[in-house]
Amino acid sequence: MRRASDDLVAEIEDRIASGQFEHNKPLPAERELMDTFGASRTVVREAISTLANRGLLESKPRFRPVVKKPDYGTVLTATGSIIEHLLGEPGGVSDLYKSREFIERSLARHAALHANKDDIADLKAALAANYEALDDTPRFFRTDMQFHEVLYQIVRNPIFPAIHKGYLSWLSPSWGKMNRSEDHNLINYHAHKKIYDAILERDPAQAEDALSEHLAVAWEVVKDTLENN
Amino acid sequence: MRRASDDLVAEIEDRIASGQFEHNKPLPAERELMDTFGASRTVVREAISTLANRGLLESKPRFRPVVKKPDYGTVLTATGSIIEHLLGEPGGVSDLYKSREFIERSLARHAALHANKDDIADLKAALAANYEALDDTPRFFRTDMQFHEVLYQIVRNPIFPAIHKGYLSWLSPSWGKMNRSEDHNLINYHAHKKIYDAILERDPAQAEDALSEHLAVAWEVVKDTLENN
DNA sequence: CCAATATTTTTGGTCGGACCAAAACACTCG
DNA sequence: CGAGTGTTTTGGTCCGACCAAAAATATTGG
Repeated sequence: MRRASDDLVAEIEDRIASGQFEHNKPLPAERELMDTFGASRTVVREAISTLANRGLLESKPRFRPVVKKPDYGTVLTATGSIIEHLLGEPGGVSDLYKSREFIERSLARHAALHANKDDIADLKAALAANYEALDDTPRFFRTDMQFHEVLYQIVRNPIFPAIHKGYLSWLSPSWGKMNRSEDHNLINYHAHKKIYDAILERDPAQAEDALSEHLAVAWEVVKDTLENN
Repeated sequence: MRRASDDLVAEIEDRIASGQFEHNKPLPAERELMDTFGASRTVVREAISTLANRGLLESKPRFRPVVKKPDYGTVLTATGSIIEHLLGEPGGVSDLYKSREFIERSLARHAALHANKDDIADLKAALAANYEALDDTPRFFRTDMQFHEVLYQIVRNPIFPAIHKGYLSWLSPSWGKMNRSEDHNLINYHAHKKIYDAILERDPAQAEDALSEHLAVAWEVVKDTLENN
């Protein structure tokens, strides 16, 4: 059997895809939609709710829902709530962190083998930003993330930066609780430098090892924090 | 501002987490929920819809929604519809396929370095199943997938098998359209054997290369199929 | 006494109308 | 032209109703 709202969902999806409902512009009013689609307000609202949950609409209460053409970033916001559940389960954070370690290790290897001049320049700039922020922990945190992000960009596949954003939003709550200091910043800076050097020298094994150790050290800190909470 | 249904969503989530609403059992009737939570049916239904979209409830029309404790598999089903949109865009299938190639290459490397006796036995069994199915293309397709799945299991992180399931459900529609033959089966079987041999010999570079070539060859076929449709 | 079937009750899906408060809009007036 | 004010539109919520399908119950036949 089929729900009436499913049909509406499909039709609205089409209009979004075809551009009749423009990206970043508000959807027509509910009462207007029920008119143009010949549906009751119940089904219109249900359809809107579904599309919002799928990430095709961004709906703040009392405001017109805004049309969003999906990208890989949308995928993450849509899954966010589920992932948060999983992180609450025993081993949840560990599994996610380990998967990140696995991915980034491969990214480092890939970078050492395939990074071009621009990529190296980006890495260098990110590293310099790290150095600049050594004595400003919150700012260092941001530049830290940016260094890693460059690694995700080097593969030139929009999926990977999205994955990075996911790791950030899901794992940083755990990091937030852990104590950060200028000492840690320095350790991380040196770790980044080691990774950068290895990529510069086109040494994939070294790049992988350096990154692996970098994240392993960080994990110990995160783990301790988790256990004491 | 806050929606009334958001509160209900949170309360129902709690009851699912606490086990008051048991896993795989149907939710109480809507009219009962509005009673126990003191909410209107509108709000109750909206909450149910939201939870269903998040994957915490599995709702077939006209049936009581069934409670589902989320796992990494539910993440994928929740994102399915968005991904399908993205696959429709130019380069969508390619990006996803390339990401798979990237991941599996790393998995092969990892397997060569860390597979234990059981893992190797699993690979061997999967390979044997390939061989058995050489003259039965649909069956070969299934055993093909299973061989790859073993690679995703070797990392012992529940996230990876879930990723594999995702690739299967999103990419196999593309494969479905491509012509498969016993010749292809044989090529794939030999590719698998090469990967297996490399893992057996603990040669990560060889394993990575073998897998890379395997998927690259397959990609050519998929790409041609896409372009002619 | 049990299984297959007919019947009643419950329940999800949909509709229409209503009300409120907040947002969007129109319109002053300085 | 911009700030302040009044009006209309619109999203959120509630209510009551109806239908058809599912679930529960009663009934019947062996």
